[in-house]
Amino acid sequence: MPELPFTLDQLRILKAIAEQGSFKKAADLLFVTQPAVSLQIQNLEKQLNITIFDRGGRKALLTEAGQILLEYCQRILNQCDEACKAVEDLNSLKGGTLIIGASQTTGTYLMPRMIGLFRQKYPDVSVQLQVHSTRRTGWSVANGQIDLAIIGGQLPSELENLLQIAPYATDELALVLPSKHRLSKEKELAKEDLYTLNFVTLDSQSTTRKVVDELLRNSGIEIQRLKIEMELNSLEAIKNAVQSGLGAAFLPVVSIERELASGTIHKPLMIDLGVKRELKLITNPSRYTSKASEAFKRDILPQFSSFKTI
Amino acid sequence: MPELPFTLDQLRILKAIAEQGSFKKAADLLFVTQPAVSLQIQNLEKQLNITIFDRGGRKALLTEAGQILLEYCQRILNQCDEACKAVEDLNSLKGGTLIIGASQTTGTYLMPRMIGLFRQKYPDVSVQLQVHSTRRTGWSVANGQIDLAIIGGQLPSELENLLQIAPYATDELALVLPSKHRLSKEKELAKEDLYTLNFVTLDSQSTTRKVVDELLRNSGIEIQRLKIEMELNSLEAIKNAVQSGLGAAFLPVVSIERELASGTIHKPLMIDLGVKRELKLITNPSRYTSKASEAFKRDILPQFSSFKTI
DNA sequence: ATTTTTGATTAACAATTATTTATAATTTAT
DNA sequence: ATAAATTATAAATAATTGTTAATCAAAAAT
Repeated sequence: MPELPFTLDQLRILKAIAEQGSFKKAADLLFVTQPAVSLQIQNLEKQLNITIFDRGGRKALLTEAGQILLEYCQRILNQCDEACKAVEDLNSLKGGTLIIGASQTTGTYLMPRMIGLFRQKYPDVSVQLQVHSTRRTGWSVANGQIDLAIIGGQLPSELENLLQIAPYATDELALVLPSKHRLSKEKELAKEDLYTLNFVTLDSQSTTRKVVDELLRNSGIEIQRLKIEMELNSLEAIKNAVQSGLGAAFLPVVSIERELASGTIHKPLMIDLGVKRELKLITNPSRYTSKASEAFKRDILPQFSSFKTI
Repeated sequence: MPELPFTLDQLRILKAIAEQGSFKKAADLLFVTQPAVSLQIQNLEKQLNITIFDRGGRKALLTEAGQILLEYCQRILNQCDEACKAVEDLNSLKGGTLIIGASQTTGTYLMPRMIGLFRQKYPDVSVQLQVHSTRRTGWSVANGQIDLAIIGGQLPSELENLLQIAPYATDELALVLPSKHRLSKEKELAKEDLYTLNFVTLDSQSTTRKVVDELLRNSGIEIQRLKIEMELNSLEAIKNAVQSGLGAAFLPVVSIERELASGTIHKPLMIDLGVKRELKLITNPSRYTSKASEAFKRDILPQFSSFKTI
């Protein structure tokens, strides 16, 4: 290896001698014997072809070359200390960045609360939330651009082997009605009742809509028999439409928590309807897991998986 | 020794891998085997308790911690390179400072020419000239505040053992006359002629004057018989007085070179007058000799000692 | 002035650490 | 699937570094 003309230990010794004014005291400070100090300085002087200290007098004094070297030495050692601190901060979660991926719905309604909790616990870790399609999110995790993600959809099969996919929570898609809808008075609805309703749905292009349709089909609902009153392009718009009495909708429970609590939207009981999908936590097992990512999985995810929503 | 969490070699390896994107290529670049690189990075990761590279993929990619560390790493290695360069410059006399001591006369008339020559040869070495009494100059050399000095006077005896004192040149104190003085026509003067002259001398307080008197006494001149016309406080003032025809004077030859050449001052031959003193080069043998100081002694002093003046 | 003490160097030895060689495990490319 | 390439691991060797002990030099104290 094309050798460097000095080592950090040598610089540390140099600094100690300069501060203490003596080889002996420097040795004591560094908990080594005094010959070790002498030897290292001799090596340093040999390697750099300079004299660093004028010894002999009662004090070890720096030569001009020594003074010049000391200045660099101090800068270098300071940088080293800073580097250590930065790494320690990273380890103790006093720094660093956590990048989380999510789908539209989780990203809008669930992740903000999780991230809020996380940042409350680790205020020095900055968090980025990237809301993308399941597909793109999956690739981002594979590439390491995202530390972890929660997805609902199906990943491309190539990714299924590459990624660690863990069931995380159950996403319930709830039928909701305007509060003053005639059926809101009923104690429980049956599947057949659905066909009497007018629906407000997501844009038929959207992937989420496709997932919703798929889930409904799997629950034994003939979607072509459902009457679509309106197609909108955001959950918020749909919520507003429902609240205005324009029709019924299937919405993730998390997205309407506030409205259910305040009674502006009604969620009737439907015993025989299990419109659910598994939400999965995906991570990349072949990649380094940051401390922040570990902390998120350990401290934040469990609290929300008990929700069993979205 | 309270250990540092990393070595410069480890940082160098880290940087090489980051640049090359591969452990293997980094190993080739550094002329070591690949396991050496692997092990060093493993040690580094262990010591800092972080993962630095995501390996396994086609490329060794930096983790977040790795990126942070790399930044410090680059700064540190840059400082190291700079330190090396600074030291090399010092060795090759492309930097550094030379501090020279001198007495009033040498400092005024001789050293400026020497220093001019030195700086012509080593333009990047800055030179300081400190003009002080012999006594103070001697102590400065002893302390290492001055690299070398040329003195004419006698050093305090305590210093004579401490310092290296080498005869350097002979200082001739010449009798000079106004060019149109009656005695300027004579081919050669005798001691007795001196008592017919009016002298312009240095202030009787000054140490230099005392040295001059001492030298004259040693040459067998009865100074109390010399007529003192005027006492001035600088050699330049005396020179001007002589040129103006106000009287004769004893002056160091170097201080009147220009005037002798242009004929505005006359220096008569005096066979039996040997008003000389040894100029000595003093250095501190127990102290480190800088490259600049070596170069000055080697390259500059010899040229001027042939002058046999001052 | 001589002794005592303190600090620095030198040399031999012990211990640690790094490097190499050889090999295995993975991964990418053909 | 096989070949080529990259990284990891293990054992042996080489190199470095620190320690102790002995020596030397200088300063302080008697």
